[in-house]
Amino acid sequence: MAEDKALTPRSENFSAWYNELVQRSELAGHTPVRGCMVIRPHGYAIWELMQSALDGMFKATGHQNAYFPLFIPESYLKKEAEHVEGFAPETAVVTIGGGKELEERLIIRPTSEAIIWPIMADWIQSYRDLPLLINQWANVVRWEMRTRPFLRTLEFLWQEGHTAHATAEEAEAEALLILDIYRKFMEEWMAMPPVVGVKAEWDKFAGALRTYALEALMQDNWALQAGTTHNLGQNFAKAFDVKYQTEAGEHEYIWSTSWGVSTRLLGALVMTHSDDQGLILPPKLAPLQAVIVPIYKSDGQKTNVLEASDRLKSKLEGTLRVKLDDRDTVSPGAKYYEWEGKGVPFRIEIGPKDLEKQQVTVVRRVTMDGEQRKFPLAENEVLTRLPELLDQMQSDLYEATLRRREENSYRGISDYDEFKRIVSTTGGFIYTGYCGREECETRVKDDTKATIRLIPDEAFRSESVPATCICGGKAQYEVVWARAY
RNA sequence: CGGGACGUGGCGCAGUCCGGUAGCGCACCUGAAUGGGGUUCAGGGGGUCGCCGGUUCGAAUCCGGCCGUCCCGACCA
Repeated sequence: MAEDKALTPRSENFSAWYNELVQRSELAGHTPVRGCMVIRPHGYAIWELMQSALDGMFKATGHQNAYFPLFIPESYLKKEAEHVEGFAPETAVVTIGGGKELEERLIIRPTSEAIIWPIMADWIQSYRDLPLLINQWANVVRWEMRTRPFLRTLEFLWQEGHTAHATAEEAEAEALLILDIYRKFMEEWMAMPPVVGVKAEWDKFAGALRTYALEALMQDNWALQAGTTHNLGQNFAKAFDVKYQTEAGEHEYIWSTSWGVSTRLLGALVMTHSDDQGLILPPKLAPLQAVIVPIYKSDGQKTNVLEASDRLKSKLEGTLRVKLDDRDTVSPGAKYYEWEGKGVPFRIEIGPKDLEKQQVTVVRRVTMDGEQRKFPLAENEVLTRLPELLDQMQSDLYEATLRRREENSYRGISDYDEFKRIVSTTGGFIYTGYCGREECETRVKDDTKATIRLIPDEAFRSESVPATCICGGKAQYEVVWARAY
């Protein structure tokens, strides 16, 4: 990495810290067009690990991958009224093709419902064709005013699931199934436990019956919507005439869902775990889980040390993702900084002193609970201990993040002054009673910049909820507030 | 689109007020010594100073216009 100055401290200017970090750690790159996305190999390697984990979970639950067109005829997008209203302001439109003005303008997909359903309609004839469980890995374009690396870019990579079901109950179950898959992925792979729930009526996906969301708390105590699943009811089926014949021979509209997570998760990962030294990656999503740094002076030492390093690398390969950094042109100290900055969970040093004692020195990227950062390990012990250490670090990160989330969650808040104080000082998730009126949220938003993130699912609900809304009215249900990206 | 700032090697900047033919740090290349927490020294390559026009013997610098970017608002995964 080798940079000229230290990162802006995370506590001082979180945004600057984040922007510098994604550049320095070679996740993102500069782009000639404002707000477009460049994912460098290091960032993409993380994305690939995310992809393969998610893809495995989708396939294990019967989903199949497919691919649909990038261009959506404008008339298609207009078929679902709420959908077009929601997305039209942020679409990019192609008006010329092959040098000629097009008869019909083409929308570059902001999401694919409007192109997928006209196509999949032909795939569905009978109840025997259902459920149809399709997923697409693709890029989409949403022309946002303000952009931020990974969190909000004009173009982003994502997966979008689109499913068709015979009954309302099945569609609802699908939306909840995927919600659960997302939650598990975020908890078990990203070590980022989100709060899960349903979006307010006016905040749901354009065209959806119901939108479920997963909200994660970043280190600056702002919330980030990390994923959503939608029960689309029969809205899109009716707009695109997607029907099937029942066992009884009648024609019925299908019930559909859609759901997605994007490269925004890369940003979430950085904002959840990293520090002033650089990236911190949970071992399961670290492209390199350990790097071996040989240390030597004389040629004789070099031969022995490199031989031992190479032997160790061969031993570890196949069990974990390991690299031997045998560059002769970079000093060991420089290597430490470089790999730490890139978030490699463990560094293994092998030098003359280690060889004497038949050991290697293992250094963990982050220390927690006073655990020592650096410790020697007998050479033949590494193969069995290192996977354990990786698991330990994975769960330590999860525990620390969960603890941070709970320490920054405020439940049972009913006093508006206290609410404002929390928002403007510490920030975090604020649980309150809520009257259910949109105007109430709008007023709080204008006042404090905090918004309703979601109505929490049972598992996240408070034991007791204030009887009064934060606006003073009668509370109908509980909501979670936060300032959000 | 409103308010503010800025455009100078790959990156970060100085120089602009007061015109004189472009400089610093990092990165890059070469060589030597180094090597258990960003090595050191020496040498080297790379820029029509955002664009167009004007003033001038002479413009990164002054004047006019245009373009672009970033930050603060409105919009959002």
